[in-house]
Amino acid sequence: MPEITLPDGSRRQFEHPVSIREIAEGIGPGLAKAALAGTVDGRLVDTSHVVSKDAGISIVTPRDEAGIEVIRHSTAHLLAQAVKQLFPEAQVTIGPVIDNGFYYDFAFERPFTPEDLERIEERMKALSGEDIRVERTEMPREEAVDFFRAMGEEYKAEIIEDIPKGEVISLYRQGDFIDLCRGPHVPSTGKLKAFKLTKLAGAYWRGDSRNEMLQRIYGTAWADKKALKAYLHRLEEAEKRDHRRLGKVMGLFHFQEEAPGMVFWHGRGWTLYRLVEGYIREVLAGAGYEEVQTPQVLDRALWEKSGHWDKFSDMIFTTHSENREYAIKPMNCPAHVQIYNQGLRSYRELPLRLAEFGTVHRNEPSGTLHGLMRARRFVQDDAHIFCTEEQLEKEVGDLLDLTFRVYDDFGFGSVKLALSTRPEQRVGEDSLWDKAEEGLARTLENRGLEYKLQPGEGAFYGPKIEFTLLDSIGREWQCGTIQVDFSMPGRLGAQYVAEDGSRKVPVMIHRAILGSLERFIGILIEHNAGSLPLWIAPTQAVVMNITDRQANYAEEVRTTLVRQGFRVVSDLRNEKIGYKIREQTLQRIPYLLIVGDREVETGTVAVRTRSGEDLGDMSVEDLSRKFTGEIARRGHSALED
RNA sequence: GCCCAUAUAGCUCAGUCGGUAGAGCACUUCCUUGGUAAGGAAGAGGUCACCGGUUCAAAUCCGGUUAUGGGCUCCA
Repeated sequence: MPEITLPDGSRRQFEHPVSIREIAEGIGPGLAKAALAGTVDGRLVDTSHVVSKDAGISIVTPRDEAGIEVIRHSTAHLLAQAVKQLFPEAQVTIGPVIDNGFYYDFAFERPFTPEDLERIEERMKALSGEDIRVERTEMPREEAVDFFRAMGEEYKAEIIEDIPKGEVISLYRQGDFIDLCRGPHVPSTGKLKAFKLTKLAGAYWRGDSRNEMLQRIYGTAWADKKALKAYLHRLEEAEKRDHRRLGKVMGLFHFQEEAPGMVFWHGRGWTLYRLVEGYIREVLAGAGYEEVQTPQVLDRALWEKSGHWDKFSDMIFTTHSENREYAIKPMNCPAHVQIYNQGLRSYRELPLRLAEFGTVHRNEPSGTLHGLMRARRFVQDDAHIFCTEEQLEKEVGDLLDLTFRVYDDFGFGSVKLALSTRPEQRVGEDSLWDKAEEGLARTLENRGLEYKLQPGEGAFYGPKIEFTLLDSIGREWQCGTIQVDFSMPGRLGAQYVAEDGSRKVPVMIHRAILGSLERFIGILIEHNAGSLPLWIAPTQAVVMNITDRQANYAEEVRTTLVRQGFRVVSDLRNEKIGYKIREQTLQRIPYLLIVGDREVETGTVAVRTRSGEDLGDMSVEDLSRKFTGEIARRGHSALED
């Protein structure tokens, strides 16, 4: 008999055949009202689904994650119904569930306007108010193709044609609207109460840039209005920590029309940059790297040899002189191989680890630029490790440890791993790819690290391990990468003399920990909402006087702290202390040191944090000790702030 | 690169029906010396992104360019 386990642990059995709705009704009117769908032996089904054999049943309500997904999917259908009513000529295509909501792509002769969006949303609300029943029907595939084609829905017909022959297709009807869908859906449109259309966008049919552009309408949908409101509030909060806004407010950097995608670092921003760079330099010194620096402009022939020209010529900036064509380097690896190639290398020199803060230029498509996150000029914390095949696994293992340590210091405790394997367009023999992919997988597995496999996502010269950071509001940022390359050293003539006197080609590991310094700094700003931990805060403290009488003392305090190596400024302006506190707090200066007559007398400073906490009076020595301790804890201090 | 939107003072933004511009903050000067998130007054500041067109007249309407924003595609 179908059996359901209730929240209190008790079990109820039902005579079959019985529908999910009847089961819910049998338990109570509250559950019957809340029921959105059900599961039968774990499979999600409509409330109208009839159970006709023994099975484990559950009722899905808005409290379940699966219930919210059903709501989102059904809201996408509601959107399509509203659009078809208002714009009958629009053709429907697909409307899936995404994080926090859904979208639906339409083919329509003219672009939707924000006013259309308002009308559509109004119509959706009206349709929800009508509480229209949502019914599932089935149709043989061939019949369904004709059915949609007869309605003028060419895109739908095309989708169905791609479904294997002979399969039965499920359709969902709500009033005058019918759509192809696997389901399940809510039993009636009245269940959809908390949604909002959020934005309009273009999207290629089937995600292929060679296809026509469809119009995508995005929306968000939740179990109730409260959850919707909370989500909209989260969006606002995310906007407040946007690094482009904070970069302006905090005076860190700017962009301008003459140099699209290339940052102008201001004093404070460049201080932050140098602090991040200095930290990495310190880490490299302890890990056996040599730091190098290579030319910005290199002959095109080198990039042809490396294989980059073939694959990325439209993304490479070029320049020329005396009939020679040069590339502004888009990568550092070929240049590092040139350093390796100077002189005859011995196996005794391996592994050779060459690191560079490598400035690269890539002519990214204009539509992809995004502040510091996607720039045309950026600096990679790049390194290439030349080693023997035997050394490969140990090197990769050491890199995994090193990378995790760096992220931890920057306050990123949660990191995801992915292994990306051979893409379609690639260089090198498959046997080499086998070896490289297996080596990376084995190293990850030996350390008990979990990772996601991303087939076909590797670089054109080798597979890669990718590190994705989770920030403080749960967003993911792909940063570090470890790539194994059996191809390029050979292409560029790298060799070493092995123990037996033979010449061998070294393996090259490409790796970056932060990825792009610009981007990483953007992530740091957003992760911390501008309140950077003390060790990388461009200005760590500001001394401010209450009246002119304490100006000299304030300067003394500042000078003492600066001499001890802290980044401290003073604010001696003739303004009220409340005004100065407000301004410096908005600048996210970690510590505000206030001096009035009282502090001059006792030789102390009144300490206030940017979060508004009053730490009371402290001597400069005590303060200095406190700073030193906090700086030593690095990223961990961010969590206590 | 593709779709849509946007571009007005240093910043955030108003600007109606086409009649050559306005607020708040910031800035400068003066007053004020005030103890934990905005003291007061005055002043200065704009080729309305750029190029072209329509018009007696364009910030405003039209076309193009550039940049930016939101997506899509891409990301060595």
